[in-house]
Amino acid sequence: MSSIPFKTSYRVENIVATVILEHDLDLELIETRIPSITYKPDQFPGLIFRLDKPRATALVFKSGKMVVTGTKSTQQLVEAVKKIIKTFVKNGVNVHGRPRVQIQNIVAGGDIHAYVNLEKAAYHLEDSMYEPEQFPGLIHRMRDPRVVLLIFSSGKMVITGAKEEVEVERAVNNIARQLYKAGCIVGPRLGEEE
Amino acid sequence: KLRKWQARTRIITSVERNLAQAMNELDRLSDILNLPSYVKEEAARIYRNAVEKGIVRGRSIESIIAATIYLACREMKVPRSLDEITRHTRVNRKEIARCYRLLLRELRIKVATTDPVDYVPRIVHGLGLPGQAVKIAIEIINKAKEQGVTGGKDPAGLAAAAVYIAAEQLGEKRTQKEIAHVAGVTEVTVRNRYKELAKILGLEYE
DNA sequence: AGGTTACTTTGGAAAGC
DNA sequence: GCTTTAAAAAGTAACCT
Repeated sequence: MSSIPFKTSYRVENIVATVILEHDLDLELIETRIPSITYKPDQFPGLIFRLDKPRATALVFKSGKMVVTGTKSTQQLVEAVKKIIKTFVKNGVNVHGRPRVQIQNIVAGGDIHAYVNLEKAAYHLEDSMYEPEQFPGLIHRMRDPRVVLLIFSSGKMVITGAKEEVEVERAVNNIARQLYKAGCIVGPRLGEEE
Repeated sequence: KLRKWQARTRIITSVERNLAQAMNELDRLSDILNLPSYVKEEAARIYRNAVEKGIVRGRSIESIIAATIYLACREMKVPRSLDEITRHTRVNRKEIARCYRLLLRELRIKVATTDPVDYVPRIVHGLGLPGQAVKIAIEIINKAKEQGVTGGKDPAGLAAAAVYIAAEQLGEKRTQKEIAHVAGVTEVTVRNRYKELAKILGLEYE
């Protein structure tokens, strides 16, 4: 195995998922029954429902479809969906059938714990662009897994576009290996081991 | 057959009309920005390329031409910031930057990162500083590069701070506000870059 | 000078303009 | 294409004391 002389890590920060119910919803009714809701049809067709315990926000549409954002794990996501539906039912908004939940995008923070020479990386990595005038990070579109990484000189990064957590892990290890092979690793950070 | 011929004629004239309009805009911006003819020609070449690849669809000619000019300047290393170009357009910087990135992606063009050094002569002359300041500022920037403290930072801010130090060393101090103005960044950015540069140069400041 | 807040970039879905 | 949501990274900017 090709060992990389530094460790890598990542943490999921946000999951975007769609939830499909088996029937339509009356948004006006939900708005009148549940106080903490935002609903401005002129501005956006969905109503905005925020949850506290699993911190999450749902965009609810009259078609019975919703978008749930803000959770950091599948566990939290499932918990949030259950609570949203429970809240609807408690307030007299009937919901039937089993909801179909699908993760659409995972955003994660990553770290290779070593400084990166972005200028050199931009030259060696295909499908990447580094424009410090516009943004401090290097933008790289990885083909496998198909995700986008924002890489910073500190070695920290943002991975987005993944649909499964394993893709995030693979992406971080892939980029670490590529940067190392291309000689873009400047040195360890935080006086850590190697 | 006649109908097909007419359709083709319509398409050709529409493309030609688009090109003529685009070239007019290119002429206008090139004059205002005092661009060398070779930059203008490169911008025109990129634009025709973009039209052929269908990248222009759905976007304003003004945005694409501005992005094309910025790209040509980057390729030819003629220092013209996005803000400078945006200033003479009616569209906002965000849209032009978006078109610029689109051109880089779709035409698969690689452009070298802007070197802070390229901004130095303009800042020095804009402040009426002696030519000697250029050489000193460039040396400072190169040291910063060696120390690896330039990653992710705006080249204009780095150049501004280097010129600030160069002026100081030549006994021709300029305020950070003056330098920030000619460099197109804020005083806060000049100050932040200055602190970092002073540190790696072993200079004292307070 | 400093501190806060806010905006830049990336990805994805929803319904409608 | 736009609108709305959430979240991270690091830099720059705007506004206030």
